[in-house]
Amino acid sequence: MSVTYKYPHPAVTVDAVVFGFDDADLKLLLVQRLAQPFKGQWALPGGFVQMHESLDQGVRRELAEETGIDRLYLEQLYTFGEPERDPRERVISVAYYALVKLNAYHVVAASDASEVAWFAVADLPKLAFDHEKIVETALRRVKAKIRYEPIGFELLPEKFTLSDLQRLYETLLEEPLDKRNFRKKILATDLLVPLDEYQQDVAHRAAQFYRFNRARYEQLRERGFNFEL
Amino acid sequence: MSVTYKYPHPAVTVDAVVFGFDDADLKLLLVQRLAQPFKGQWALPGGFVQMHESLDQGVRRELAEETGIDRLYLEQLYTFGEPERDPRERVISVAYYALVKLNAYHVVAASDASEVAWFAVADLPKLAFDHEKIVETALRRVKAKIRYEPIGFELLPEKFTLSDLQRLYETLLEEPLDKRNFRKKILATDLLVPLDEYQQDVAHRAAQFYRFNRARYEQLRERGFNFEL
DNA sequence: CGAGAAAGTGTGTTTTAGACACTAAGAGTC
DNA sequence: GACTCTTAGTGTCTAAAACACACTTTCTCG
Repeated sequence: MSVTYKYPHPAVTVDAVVFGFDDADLKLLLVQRLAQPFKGQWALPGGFVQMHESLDQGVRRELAEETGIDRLYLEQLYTFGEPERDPRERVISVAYYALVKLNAYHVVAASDASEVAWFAVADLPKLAFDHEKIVETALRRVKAKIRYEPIGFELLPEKFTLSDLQRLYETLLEEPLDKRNFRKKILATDLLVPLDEYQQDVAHRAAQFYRFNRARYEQLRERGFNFEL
Repeated sequence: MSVTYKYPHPAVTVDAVVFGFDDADLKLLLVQRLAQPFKGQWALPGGFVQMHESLDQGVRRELAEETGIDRLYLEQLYTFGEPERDPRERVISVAYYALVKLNAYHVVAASDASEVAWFAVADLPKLAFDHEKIVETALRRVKAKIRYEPIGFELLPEKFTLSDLQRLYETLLEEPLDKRNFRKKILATDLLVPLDEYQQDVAHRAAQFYRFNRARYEQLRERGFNFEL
């Protein structure tokens, strides 16, 4: 079964840069390629867009197929279309980035039988195609976005401590933050709900857990509120 | 001459949302469609990406062909890929937005023989395809971006007065700004160079001309400077 | 019960944002 | 050439936000 067109058409893929956060490291989800080209090398999860699905649906499908991840914060990043980025044919890739709660996916199902693994962003293997460039773009975007939108919560579990949150911000912003000022500022946004729960089995004073109040955020945002750290 | 593929491929187009600024109005450049579908309707300039050119090159070529515009600030906006957005076949459109100095292009050459015209953004005609959605997205982007990057200068002529600049900001932000505070803030960035030139033939005190110091901006940006109005 | 380790908490200072109103300059009119 | 019209240009005070900064609390473990 083949298809004929009057003019040449590029192939279109969707690729996903999936970030997770783990104690002190930003992590990236990669899959190992089963086929040529770049067979055996690590690459971003992704694949060809099907004719009946939207781009968003496409990434979601590919992610589920290759990694088992299916509910996440996903946003279009950039479209990469240099003529020579794939040795086989002209391939245009619409890249997305996603933020996931790492601990919710510690075991990654790989129904496509390829290897799937998390890598620290600071220590990535060599990637297939121009995926390094895509990852760089995604990193830049996330680091910029974290400053003015509360996307950091997508990387943390449902319940987290203020120290967890601060650690996340310090990692992404690559600068230390003052504990008192950080807490003052983050609590002033009125986006965190303190829970009646505390850490267990820690060898020091137990920290209180909080959760992100998403409904409140939507509410505030409609009234022109601006999150800024 | 036709082409055959093993699997179906979508067509890929590039479309450009070109903004200009004229005294008090933000304007948008549109072309009139010569062919079906949507024949006779206004649409964004754009067309199919050729196999040997990058996406950036593609938009630039299409823009030059259809409107004669060839040197401008151009940035990728978003990729639109809903399956039904084009009635002919599956078409994925990589949209760009551009900012041009309107007076430099007052006469638009239309080498493709189609009509080309500027429309006030506040008063657009009905557009072909999902181009209204694309324009909305571009508008949102530009309005957001103008706050934290000095892209406004791309819309103004080389030499402009502070009142011109303020009018531009007021139009884009859709709010009046205090003259003294605006001037204080904008001059404090150290990005404007006062010129030894003044308005001519105006029936009131002549305003001084300024120019944007692009080199200075690059310099400051590298040192982590953050433009913000 | 002392040591270690992280949680939690408040104030004073500096910087930045915002409100606000008059004088200066040039052209046009009588 | 005096008056009017129109926009250019300018400074201060107040309020809010950002930032610097250090000690006490709570818990576990040995």
